Amino acid sequence: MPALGFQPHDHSRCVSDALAEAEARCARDRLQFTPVRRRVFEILLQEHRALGAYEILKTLSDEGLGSQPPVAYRALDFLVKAGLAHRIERLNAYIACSHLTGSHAPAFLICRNCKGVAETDVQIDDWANGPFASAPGFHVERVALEAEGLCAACLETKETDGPTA
Amino acid sequence: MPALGFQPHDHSRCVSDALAEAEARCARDRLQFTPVRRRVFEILLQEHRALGAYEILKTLSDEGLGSQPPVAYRALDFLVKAGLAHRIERLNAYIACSHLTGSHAPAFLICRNCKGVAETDVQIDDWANGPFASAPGFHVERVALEAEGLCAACLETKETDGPTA
DNA sequence: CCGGATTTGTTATAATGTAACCACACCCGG
DNA sequence: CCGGGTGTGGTTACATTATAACAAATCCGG
Repeated sequence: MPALGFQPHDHSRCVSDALAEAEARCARDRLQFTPVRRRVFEILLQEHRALGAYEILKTLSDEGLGSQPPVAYRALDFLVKAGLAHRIERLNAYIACSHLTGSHAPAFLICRNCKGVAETDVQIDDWANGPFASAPGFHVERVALEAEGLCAACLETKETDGPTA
Repeated sequence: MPALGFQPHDHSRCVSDALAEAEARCARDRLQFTPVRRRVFEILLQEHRALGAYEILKTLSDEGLGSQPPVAYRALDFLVKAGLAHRIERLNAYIACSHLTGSHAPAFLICRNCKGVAETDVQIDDWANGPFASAPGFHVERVALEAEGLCAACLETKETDGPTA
């Protein structure tokens, strides 16, 4: 499975950078970056793709860090709330945030063939004043923007296949 | 549960209109608008809110139209593919399309308090040139845009509560 | 009315997610 | 030191959502 951001990059570097940033951010915000939470974040970073809670749980279990679903879900909830990871609604899966610096408005590109996920931040003004302008009175707190399609690599190898086949 | 589009409207009218439009569309596209599919669509229209597959299945079961999950899921898949309904990823639920005329680019406003869902079409014709311009080569086929927050009514009655509690 | 394609019925099970309760560690004020 | 409050983790048990697989019925063009 290719995954990644559909682009080559220095992987070992982005893992260590993200860990350092997470440490710093949790220290600043008085959040406890406990072993379980740290390990879950590491797993997400290392795999660099969307992982189901039970996939993560399997790894935790193999390492003796917890064997029951709540352990994984609690750690994931923490990471999501802390802005360190995102939940991909379309896949019921989780992925490490790919740009910890700055604020949030994540958008995801999901390849339906290789299941790879790329995160690309959008400018909040783009949609806050656009799509939802016609809903006066509604107070938007969070937005999920997820596009499904084919990544460049899969387009080449499967371009004869239909979209929703 | 208020639900609806957070706005008053002529409900009996929108149900019958949508049914007629669905009939016409299926006839045109040579799709079989079978009793189960029609009934599921009716249920979605009548409730006018996001319904889980098992909620729908319960109604079908009460009416002797099928009692096992695949019956509901298949009908829902049909409706979604036909553009008659949408799946709300965030809620694992389904809702009738609220504007059958014209093409698609649905966006949803989900009230986290009353669970109401409003659909509001987005005008973006070419997603690749909008939020996803930074992902060259990716071929977008479908986009889910879901905003979570508080509707106007719930804002008034719960304005002291925090966002993610 | 034949024959392929589609739709439906059914069984069984997989995958995802939560409620509730207890134990532990830590901090902090008394 | 002690005792309560808070946050975290471990565990049991269960709820919810979804699909695979296969057989039977139905539809529809030719």
